[in-house]
Amino acid sequence: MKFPVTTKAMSAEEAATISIRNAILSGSLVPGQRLAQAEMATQLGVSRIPLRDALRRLDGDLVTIEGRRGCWVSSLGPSEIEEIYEIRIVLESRCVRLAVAKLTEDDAQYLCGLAEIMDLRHPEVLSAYETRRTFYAELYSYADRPRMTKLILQLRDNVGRYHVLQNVQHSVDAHGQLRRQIMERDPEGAAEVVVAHLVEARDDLLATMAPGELVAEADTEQF
Amino acid sequence: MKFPVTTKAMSAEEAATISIRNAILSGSLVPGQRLAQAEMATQLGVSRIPLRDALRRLDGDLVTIEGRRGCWVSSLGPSEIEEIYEIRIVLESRCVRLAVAKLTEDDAQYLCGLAEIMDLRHPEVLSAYETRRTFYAELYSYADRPRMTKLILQLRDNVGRYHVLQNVQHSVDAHGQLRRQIMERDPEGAAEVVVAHLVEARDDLLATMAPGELVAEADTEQF
DNA sequence: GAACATAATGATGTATACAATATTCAACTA
DNA sequence: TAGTTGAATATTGTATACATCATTATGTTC
Repeated sequence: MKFPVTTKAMSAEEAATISIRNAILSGSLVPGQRLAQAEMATQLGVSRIPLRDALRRLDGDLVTIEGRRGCWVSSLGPSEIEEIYEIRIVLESRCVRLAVAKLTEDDAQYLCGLAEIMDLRHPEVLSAYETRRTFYAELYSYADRPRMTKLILQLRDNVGRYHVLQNVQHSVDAHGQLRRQIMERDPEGAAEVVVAHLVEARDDLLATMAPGELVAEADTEQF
Repeated sequence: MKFPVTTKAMSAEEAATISIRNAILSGSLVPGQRLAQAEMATQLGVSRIPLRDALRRLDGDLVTIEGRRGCWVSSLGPSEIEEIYEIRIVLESRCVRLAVAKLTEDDAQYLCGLAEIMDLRHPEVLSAYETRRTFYAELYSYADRPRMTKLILQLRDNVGRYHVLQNVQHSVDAHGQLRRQIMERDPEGAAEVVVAHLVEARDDLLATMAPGELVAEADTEQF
């Protein structure tokens, strides 16, 4: 267990980045919403310079910057969501296979215990999304592929926004199946479960978002 | 045909980004080299603000920013290079398969003609690296996977730096094989050729960089 | 002589002020 | 009335100046 003695001394840019990221991931800032620099800077209590740095840092995944035209929360169309899931399926199946193949029996027990504890004891503290994110990050760490894992988590966050927005509640038992495969330390079986899980989540999301593009607009306090 | 009447009016940040990116990709700025803001700003003729924006934009792939400690050209160790190639193999094999499967006979002829023209007529204007980059970008565009293609090209640039640094000249005929598979419009064959090409390039690079980590240092004009 | 503490120096982070451009609205014309 | 043109407004881009932190050098003490 770590005991950070000194306070982190977080920079203004870092604080702004975290705030904006959380606001986007939690749905407070919705896809397509304009991000005016002056307004956000005053709301976050920082100057425009660190705010711009934060936006630049988030550019590409969660935020879209377009020249002098301004800055918006990135919005994903169905084809982009499909593509992101396609990449996730390819990378995550590989990552799961590598990770499970390297698990010792103790590792497997630790992971399953972690999953149970998080699922049962902290449904209110951490959201279900965050809980699963932490679990997968822990599982993938055994694959010894830091870059791939980082990429996967980025893509996961990027589509996760839409799940949060639409309250897509699906296949809670997929994690039960995954836990079983982890306990049996079966790489191929675990990969199949994850792929099936991703396919289902993708189809669920695409079906839900089919009617409207749901690029809403909100101009109230969102931090 | 397009007629761009107005000049592009490139912003200072954009110009700085392009300059720094080119300097890194061409090897003028070597991995591990410190990037001091004041010095680079004066050399590029811009203020520190747009320069910082440019560095933030390049952060993650070509540049590493670490809090108040400074900023360097990202340096890749053998394990990271291995991982990048692993991701490339997974993604590019899929992209090639999708692209070749969608090619018409005219498309195939166009692509092969493009490859020949670039290889033969512009060996001096465009570097071999840029030539191949353009060709693969064109080929992958048929896969209709813009996000995957962008990711692939980013990863390609990231390891490409090291090839440029070490003048790794390998398997020029791999493109001949690929052209043949394209003409035959055989998705699986094309994917196999690309994977073999990537494996060879990876092993070549890892073998060459095994002795020293080659994180050099240069402090002369590099733009 | 070595190790630690402290001060000096340099670089990065941030705020304010100004310049340039995109957007919006109003007025004018067809 | 619809379209276009122009100015007014608002937002983004950039430069300068200052604050804060990291690094380095120097001096002191054991």
